[in-house]
Amino acid sequence: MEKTWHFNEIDLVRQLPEDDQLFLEHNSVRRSYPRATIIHAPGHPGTTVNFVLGGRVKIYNLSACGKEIIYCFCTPNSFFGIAEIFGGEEREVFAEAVEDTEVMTTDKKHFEALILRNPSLALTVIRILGSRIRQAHNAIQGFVFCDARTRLAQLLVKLAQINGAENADGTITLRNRFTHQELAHMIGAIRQTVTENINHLKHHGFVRIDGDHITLVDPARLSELIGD
Amino acid sequence: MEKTWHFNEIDLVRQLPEDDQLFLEHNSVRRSYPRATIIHAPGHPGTTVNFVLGGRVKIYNLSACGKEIIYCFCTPNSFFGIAEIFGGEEREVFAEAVEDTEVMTTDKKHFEALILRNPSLALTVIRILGSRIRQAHNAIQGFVFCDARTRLAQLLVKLAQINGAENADGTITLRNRFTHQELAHMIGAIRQTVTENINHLKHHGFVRIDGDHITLVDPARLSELIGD
DNA sequence: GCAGCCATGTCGCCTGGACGACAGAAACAA
DNA sequence: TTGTTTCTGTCGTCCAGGCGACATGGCTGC
Repeated sequence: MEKTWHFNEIDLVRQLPEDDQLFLEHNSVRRSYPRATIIHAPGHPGTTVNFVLGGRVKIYNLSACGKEIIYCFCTPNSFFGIAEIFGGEEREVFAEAVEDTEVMTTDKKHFEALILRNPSLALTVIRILGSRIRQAHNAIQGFVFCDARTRLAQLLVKLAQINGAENADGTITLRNRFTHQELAHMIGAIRQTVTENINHLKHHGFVRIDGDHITLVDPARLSELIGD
Repeated sequence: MEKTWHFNEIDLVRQLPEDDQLFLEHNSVRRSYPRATIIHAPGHPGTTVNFVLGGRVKIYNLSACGKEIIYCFCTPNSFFGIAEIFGGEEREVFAEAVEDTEVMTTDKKHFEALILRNPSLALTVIRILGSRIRQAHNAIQGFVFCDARTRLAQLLVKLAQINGAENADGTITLRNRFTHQELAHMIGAIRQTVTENINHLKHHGFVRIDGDHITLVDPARLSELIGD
């Protein structure tokens, strides 16, 4: 399965030579968004790249009849808006701060200038985008090949890889809290279906609820379950 | 909706300065694949970028139980394998020549060298990948928001944009032939569902079958139907 | 010609999961 | 304390669409 989910996107900044880091810093703006702020919405001009410094940003879309699909949560050290940066004139998704969030925003033209003067940065951007394409293809596969329970299990494994804290006994606890509703929106299902299937996974010893965080009791067995 | 589906990827080659084009040519191999050849399969090392010169390549995946999902057909002047090129060690999809096909294959290291000496090429690659991410997100949206009929209509409109021939009367005929089975695999449905819904669209004057090619009778009304 | 193969057209059955409803529990504010 | 909101758990109902089955019609090769 996807091997590059762990890819820490801050490397993209850290790998830069010092003068380029300065250039980036001088040409970027730090912005704070309180909880529940819409940072951008579909139709907005897509002229910036954004790097999350703190907080959490939900990348999602809404259908005409109010259904929601969550593509991802961007946690500190990850980018958003990078897919629209060259070629996409308009945002096609919502980006919303779900906690008080701090973002570093760089204008397209400065980002472009940086790539032109430092082509190895381009390789990193290409790597990030390639990884996201593979993630998206994985999601599509999930819809076609798997039922809701399997998609949920896949999601939990993925969240554990991205943002899980491994405990001493080998279990993995998700660092962020997710409501059933959010999980449902991430796998294209409804809340009740997630409730039911989380409970199924609980009863069968795959997961455990610690306070309000999910713990994967046996990540290896869960990975097997989803055919990984 | 997606505005860059028409983006002709040959520009990526043509925009290069002459010496870079020569460099590319010297470091690439032309290969011919007869109909039904698997060019690469999941698990193969992903060390090349491929450019279709002639024929048609199906990019797809198979589930453990034999289900198929078709991501796209690559026609002349488009790339495949470009998402795995940096960061993805292994192919994650099948690429199969569905007609006798000619491909120009460039090794990762030469492609990388070319990007490093010509960063504006990097911007184009980034643009292609961004466009593919947006396409993939569109597909995901389709699964969550739309029923099979709508997904089919969306697919037809998209195919018309990518590869349709506009007739004098404003109708658009798809240049390639697609079986119901292929269309089904492209929208994550089964053949019978496509048959039924194609007929529905026929009866309501949205499409017409000319010989064995599909014609969109009223592209504008069809686009409206899918909420575009 | 005929046989074999594929694509298409139509059934009927059956199930996964959407949808609505409601109740209990926990968190928080006033 | 009490009201309010948000989350979770559990029902029943219902239908889109998967799946199997089979028939027709066009093509290809023998």
